[in-house]
Amino acid sequence: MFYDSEGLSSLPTCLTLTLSRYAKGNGVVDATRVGKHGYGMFLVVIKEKGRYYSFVFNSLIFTPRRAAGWAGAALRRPGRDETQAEPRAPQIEVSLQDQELWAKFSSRGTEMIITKSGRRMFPPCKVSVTGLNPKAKYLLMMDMVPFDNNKYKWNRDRWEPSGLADPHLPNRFFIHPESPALGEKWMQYPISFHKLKLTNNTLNSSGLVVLHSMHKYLPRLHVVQAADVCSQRWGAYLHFAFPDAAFIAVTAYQNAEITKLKIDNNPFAKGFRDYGLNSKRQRDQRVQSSCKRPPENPGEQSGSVNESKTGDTDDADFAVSSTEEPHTAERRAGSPDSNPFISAFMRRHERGACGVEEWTEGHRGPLLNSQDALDTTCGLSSCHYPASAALQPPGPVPPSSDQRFPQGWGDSRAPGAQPSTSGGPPGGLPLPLPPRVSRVRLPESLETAGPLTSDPSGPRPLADILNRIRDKPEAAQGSPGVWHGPGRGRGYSFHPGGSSAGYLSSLTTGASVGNSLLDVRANPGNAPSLECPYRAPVMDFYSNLYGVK
DNA sequence: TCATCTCGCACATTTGAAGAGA
DNA sequence: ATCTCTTCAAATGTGCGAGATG
Repeated sequence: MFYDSEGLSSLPTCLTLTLSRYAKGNGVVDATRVGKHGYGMFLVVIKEKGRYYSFVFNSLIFTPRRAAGWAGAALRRPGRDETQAEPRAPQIEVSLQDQELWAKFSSRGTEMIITKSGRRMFPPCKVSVTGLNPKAKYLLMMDMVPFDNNKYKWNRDRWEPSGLADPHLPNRFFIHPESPALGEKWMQYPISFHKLKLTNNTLNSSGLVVLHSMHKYLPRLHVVQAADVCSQRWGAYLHFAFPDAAFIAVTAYQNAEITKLKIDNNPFAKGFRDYGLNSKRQRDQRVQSSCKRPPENPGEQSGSVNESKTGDTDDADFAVSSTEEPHTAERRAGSPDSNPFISAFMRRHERGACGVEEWTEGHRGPLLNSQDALDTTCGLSSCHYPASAALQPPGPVPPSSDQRFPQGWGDSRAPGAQPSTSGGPPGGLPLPLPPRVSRVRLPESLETAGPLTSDPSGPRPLADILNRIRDKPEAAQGSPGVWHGPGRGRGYSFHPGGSSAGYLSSLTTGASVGNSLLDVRANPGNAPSLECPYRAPVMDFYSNLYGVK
């Protein structure tokens, strides 16, 4: 069956929109759902220049960035048996968008400015989610977890550990303004957390995420099935960390390459792109430099990188100049091979888009302390590259926890260390952006993630509930639990219920919790799992869908 | 002295209200 | 009366750099 550009109305809006626009200029499109459940995956046939091309993918690739890679990895031709294969059970998968951009930052050691009033992240955390129950409501939240137990300092051209980290501050969750929303809405378009702000002001009460300067952090996404933000009954709870988006919080940029990347890519910083030309500030600099600098031998200043540049004397901003010789920049900032910090980033980057950390179940389940993520994030590491991996059969996760968590900075030069080779989909035919999603005003309770209300009977913001439970995991679990000492030298972790061995094992091996369908990718068969008498609604949905009891 | 932080600046985009026109 | 489009000002986001702080 073939559809014209108007014949795709039964598909999700995002997919329909993109395909329709693409089809206008490229002929007939056949979009057929793959699998008996008609959900999540599609077979698309595109007729272009008289030839047919077929692709199998799931809807989440239809994001501006992914769609740019029509001919690339995001869309791929189905393998021999893909269309006939029994479809895998859907599971909630999250992938970080703008991976190319993140990779650029990550390879240089991402820095994020934190200010008293709060500063947005750039690149913003933007994720695609699939596998949600389309008719269930979810809250999406983000917080930051410490990457390790180190504090860092910028030493000439590289980041170096500088003592032990300060104690991590109580987490503040940034709740996505459109929470709660139906699963189908979250899956429709990439979800941007661009309004998330970072601060170093511990006294702020306006919902900012509080971080320590010169500390390294990892963004973490929380998916909570709940009807509303004040709900005290949750369904499934899942969180994902994004190693590619690890960053060091700073009050001023240290690495000139990062500054240049920010200026080149952030629209708000466009004013600094032609910094050396006509800006008032630059004119002022010209006036000042003409007074200070001797007119002869302009390149004579010792140690100036300007020495290598051509006659233009207005390049005082060489540090961010795109005309700079690449090897010069690399030498200043430290090459990946010579910079342990960069190497560490790169090795994290190899792990893929994100790592599923844990399933829990509503109030009953344990909510990890932030430090737990240090032990669990990389251990599971299901790599959720949306399309290229969507139909791959479940298989064991590459067992390379050593590579993912370097034992120390010195290890980065070990033979096993490799530069990142993963990039986003190759550039291709640009496709139109999806329409802007209407903004939703936050309820009062969400605008301030402050202390709990004095009235215990009144509704409580979910962030407060989470914070309270995080502070008292043992209370949430109903049994004392066990605190483990520094795991591989990276802080403490809480394992509830006393059965710490099984719990830890399930975390680090990627075993599913409560329902084997939910994490079929990681180590099927090998991993111990926990028996959970409670079955979250989202699990029921999939169980019914696939007839699994 | 040094590393780090704060603040104000200029320049950019985003947002939303107001008005004109169909 | 309603809708769409354009214009414009205010709000907001950005990196820079001087000065403050510890």
